[in-house]
Amino acid sequence: MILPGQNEPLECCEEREVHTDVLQEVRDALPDDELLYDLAELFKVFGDSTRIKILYALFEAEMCVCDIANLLGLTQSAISHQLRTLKANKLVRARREGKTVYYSLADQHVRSIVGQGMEHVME
Amino acid sequence: MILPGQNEPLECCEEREVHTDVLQEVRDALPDDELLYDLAELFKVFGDSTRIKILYALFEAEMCVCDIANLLGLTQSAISHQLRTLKANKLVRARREGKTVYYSLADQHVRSIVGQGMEHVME
DNA sequence: CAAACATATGAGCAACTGTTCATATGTTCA
DNA sequence: TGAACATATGAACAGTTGCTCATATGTTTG
Repeated sequence: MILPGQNEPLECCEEREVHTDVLQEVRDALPDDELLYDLAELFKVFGDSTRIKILYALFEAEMCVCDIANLLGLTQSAISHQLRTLKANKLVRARREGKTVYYSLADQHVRSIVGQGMEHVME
Repeated sequence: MILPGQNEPLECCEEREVHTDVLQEVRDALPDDELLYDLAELFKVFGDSTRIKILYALFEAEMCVCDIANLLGLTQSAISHQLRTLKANKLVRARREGKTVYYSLADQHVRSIVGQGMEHVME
């Protein structure tokens, strides 16, 4: 039986013995569907220019909802909705101080993910 | 005039002198709108589970359209459309060999971006 | 407590997205 | 050249998303 190495081209679409075997190998290497789904969900959060702008703003300083709204020229409501999404995905955390709520980056992961993306875009 | 340091909370929503100044600072630090838009567009590409699965498959081996379709249980057409998107964003490149077209990762950037995301998801 | 303020939330709508279906393009081989 | 195959593309439709508007929640202060 022919067993191509890991990095050789797979045999293509007509039905053959080899074909399904190698497909199975790749299938086995794939992470669970659920995990891949979650990963896509995470990137979806970065995939909106308003949210990206919010994150970049928070790279500079902790900010409250109203200031961010001011900064980006959007409604307080719009920003609050987006912050909710960011918070739900643990990219941002909130700290209440009296009436105002200050948002900041949840961790440095966010910076590095965005940074990697930016490198790719700026090439 | 009061000038808070870079990492102090900004003054909030009522109109004050300080307020607009600090907002302006953050505004100046933000990359151009166009660049942020492109960055969001890039992440949008990662933000779909089909495309993520395709990329993960290509982590293992160069593959043709039909095999990927087989692997993921989707139409050849669906996969071709998604590969188009991936290619347009330079995440993937194509190599024709007779009738079949083999797709592979465009560069290692892709791996590291996806990897960073995966780390965040798996926490 | 009531008024003022900052934020959060829900409904609704316009715009966008991923898939399928039908079909076109490109390649090989008899 | 024509048939068979692999891929690409366009149209259309269902599902999703981000914004706005109206309003609710939570906090401070008179």
